[in-house]
This record gives sequence, structure tokens and C-alpha cells, in this order.
Amino acid sequence: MTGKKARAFNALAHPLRLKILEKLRVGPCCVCKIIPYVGGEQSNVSHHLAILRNAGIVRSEKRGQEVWYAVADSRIIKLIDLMEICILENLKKSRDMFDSLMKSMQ
Amino acid sequence: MTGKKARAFNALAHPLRLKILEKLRVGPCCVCKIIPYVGGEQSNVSHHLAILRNAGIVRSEKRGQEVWYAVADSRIIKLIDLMEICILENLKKSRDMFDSLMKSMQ
DNA sequence: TGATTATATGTAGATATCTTCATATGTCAA
DNA sequence: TTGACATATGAAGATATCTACATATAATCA
Repeated sequence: MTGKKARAFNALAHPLRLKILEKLRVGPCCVCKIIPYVGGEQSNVSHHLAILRNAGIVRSEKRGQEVWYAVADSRIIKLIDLMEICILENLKKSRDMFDSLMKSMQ
Repeated sequence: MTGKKARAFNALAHPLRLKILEKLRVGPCCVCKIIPYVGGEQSNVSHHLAILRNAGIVRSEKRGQEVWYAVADSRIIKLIDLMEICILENLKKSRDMFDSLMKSMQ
């Protein structure tokens, strides 16, 4: 199980892929809209979309010439938000520690 | 923000590190117990502990000769469990699709 | 003090990942 | 059918990560 989970977390472990999910969280979207949103080369974005697709995090559907992507399971979005909360809390703790250290030094 | 989050997810993106957290989720624990639990070289486990520590996912404390590690924020455990649910659900969906495909072929 | 134990750190080869460029595939329209 | 467009795939160099080995540090004990 840790192997599968590690691979799933790995799929989330890239800024560009998280940015793709930031775009998709508000609703399904065409690749032609994802590329300008995240920035960077078309082929690079396509490679990252493939990684998310292979991890089962997004699914794709052809509509004419376009390909539309969507988040496969909204719990993934919850999971990403939970990570954001952890990070912010962590920053807050560091700040509090720093503040009390400064205060103790007068 | 996507950079910080990507780095945090990256810290979870390794089977050995997830196994360490599996050990720590039930309570703080000495390195000397973690090593036999996860298996592998002492130095390798130590490197992975350092990665988790630098990511703020665990914290360490020296107790005599030993070093005890603990999960820094229990929400990380919730997050990992949520990922497990997503994966299981995904597997279930694939299985259901396969089953209905087989049925449709009689 | 010197030996032993527990853990961390430095290093290097092996392996994986990322990015870019080139090209392939599939769809539509003339 | 030919050309244009949208997207995917293949390949290769650059970069990062992993593992194992050797060594360093720090605490304890004889």
C-alpha cells in the first residue's frame, strides 16, 4: 500500500501539476485553457497532464479537436487544501517561536 | 504556494517515508525502533528521517543516546488516510467497470 | 580516558524526473 | 485530399533523488 500511496503523492509533488489542479478545481476545462493558465511549453503541460491521468487524479475526454480534463475525485482537492492548512499552521508556529525568542531577548 | 505544497507532497512521495509515518502515527518513537520496522540501512533511514524533518512533517528530540521522533501535525496522518481512501475508491471503480464490461460481453 | 552505542552527515554511482525539441495522431474545414 | 489546429508521444540532455558505504558526532559506560 505504501508503494501505491507514494506514487499518488508523487503525482502531486510538482508545482505545475498543482497549478493544473488549481485550474481544474473550479470545473472541467480544455487543455487550450490549461496551457496559458499554468504557463510553459505545450508538450511539457501535456506530459504533466499524462502523469496526473496515469495516477487517476484527473480524467480526460475528447470533444471534437479539444480534450477536456476534470478532477477524478474531489477528495483530492480536499487533501490538497488540508496540506495547505498544515503548511500555514507550520509557518505560524515558526513565527510564534521566533516572536517569543525575540521577546525573551528583550 | 504551489512550490511549498509540491515540496511537502514530495516529502510524502516515498514508500520508506510513508512506512516511517505508519510507525509514528501510533506515538513517538526512537530511531532504534524505526529502523527495524521499516527495514533497510541505518544511514538510509536517517536520510529519510531528515527529509521528513526538513519538511516539518516530523520533529525530533534527543533523549540520552537516543533520538525520538514524532509526527508534527496529526492532520498529515488524516491527509495520508484520505489518500488511501481515494486510491481504494479508484480501484473499486476500475473493478466495477471491468465487471460490467465482462457482463456486457456475456 | 578509551571503547561502545546511537544517530547523522558526506560522497558517489545508479536511477528517476524534468524540460525542450521534434514528430506523430486525430479532427475539422476548404 | 490537403492544410491547419489541438494534443500526445518519443528522445535526449540536464538535474534531482535514492542507496550504500565510509566517516563524524555525541552520549554513555568501563
